[in-house]
Amino acid sequence: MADIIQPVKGTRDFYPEDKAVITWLYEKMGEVSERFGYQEFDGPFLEYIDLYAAKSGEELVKEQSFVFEDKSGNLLALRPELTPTLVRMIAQRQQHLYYPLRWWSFGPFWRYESPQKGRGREFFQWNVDLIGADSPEADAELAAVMAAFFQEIGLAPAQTRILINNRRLMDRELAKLEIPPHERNDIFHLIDKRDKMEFPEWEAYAEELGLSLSQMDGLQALLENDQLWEESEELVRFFKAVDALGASEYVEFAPYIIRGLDYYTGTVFEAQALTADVSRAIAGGGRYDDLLSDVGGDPLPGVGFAAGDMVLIVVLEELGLLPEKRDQTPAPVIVTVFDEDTRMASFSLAAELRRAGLKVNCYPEVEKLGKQFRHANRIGSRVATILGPEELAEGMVAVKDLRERDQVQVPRDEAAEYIQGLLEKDLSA
RNA sequence: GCGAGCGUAGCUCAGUCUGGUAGAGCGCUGCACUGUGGAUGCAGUCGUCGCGGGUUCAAGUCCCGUCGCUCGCCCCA
Repeated sequence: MADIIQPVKGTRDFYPEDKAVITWLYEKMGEVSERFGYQEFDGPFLEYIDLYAAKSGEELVKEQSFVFEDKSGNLLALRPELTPTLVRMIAQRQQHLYYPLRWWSFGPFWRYESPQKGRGREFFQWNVDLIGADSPEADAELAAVMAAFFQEIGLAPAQTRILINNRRLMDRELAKLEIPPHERNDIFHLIDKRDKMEFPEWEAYAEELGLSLSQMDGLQALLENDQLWEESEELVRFFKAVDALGASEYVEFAPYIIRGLDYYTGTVFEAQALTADVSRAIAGGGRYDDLLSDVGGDPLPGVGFAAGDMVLIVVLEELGLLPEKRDQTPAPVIVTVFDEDTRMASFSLAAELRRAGLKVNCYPEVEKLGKQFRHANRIGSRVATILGPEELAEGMVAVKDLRERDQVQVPRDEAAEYIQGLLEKDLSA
């Protein structure tokens, strides 16, 4: 036991009940994506490191990605995010795709970080992107997809909020405060930090960045002004569209939302859990109009978001919204084996039942019936069959309803139908 | 990279302060019950106390180191 090799730090083992949660999320994400007309796609899990270095800066990539050398000496990275791959794939077929393009994806990503609550080194991420449309209404659709997903998994508007801001609006407002263009990124960073620092500390940081007192006052007024969106024609149109799309309950303007990424050019959004004890966002995204041209494609606007599975699971867990240990029963029917002489007859019966479309678990060993029933009960089987010498001689099968504890003898060729009937009774109940 | 907490049976943990025979519950196996499971009773199984060193007549317990996990900070595409 002590000699078992440890799992890799920051990875998770997905036992069946854990895998069921991921599968459930995947299904919900797919359902919602496709409801809005998005197509599923995926890219490779391995990419040349240059794909990320171009955009994110090599140091960041080397520090926070899993990077290794292949046998030819190429530096490869386990993908830390999807957007560069998406952009590459679109650039490769730019002239052959129809726009606006709606794609979604769900898959594993890796980042070399220190594991903690809601964060690991290997995680799943849902990505939804709309390429080739640059209107605020397109942004609103992404917010609506997010809202539809929250609704789908049972997260109420009182429990989660999609916070919206616009980089162009903030840029103009910073200009009004006479903050020169080259300092605005620093100020964005400062804004991003507001919730994460104590106020005096934050103030000191602002001073360090060279903000004057009046600029500080102006900035604070800005961050508290929840009507500021009215100054932005883009956001006015955005909220109008969100309203029409029926998502306004979840969506709210928040001038302090900036998002760390430099490549966002317009609308940014971030979904936060209002009730749960996690500091991280559930989902984040925004508009990136320059990305295609940045990697050498023709200019093409885009907007998208990503949501990781780990924070989401923490939030849903705390709210009791994860599905009940869903259908852990591997098969509702178990075919017991009576003894060595009848074993093959039981195997044949199992095969007959499977041909009839039933999910059938056949006990592999000759064991006492009591033991087989106990096993059937533990794994949650609904129906057991017994095929002993008596049944065989009469061409019958004993079918036992494990929940009701009833047992009847039915002709062997009617067994499948009879069992089917028992299971269907459950479904209709 | 920094800080804190925790490592004891398959699992959840008590025992550590104040050194003196390694514990409980759950689980598992068997029996009561050789053609029938969820209950009950009885019996059985269960350990390098994370690892290494030190102090001591004696260490799960105290000291030093180390590894691992968890949580937080930093970072966060």
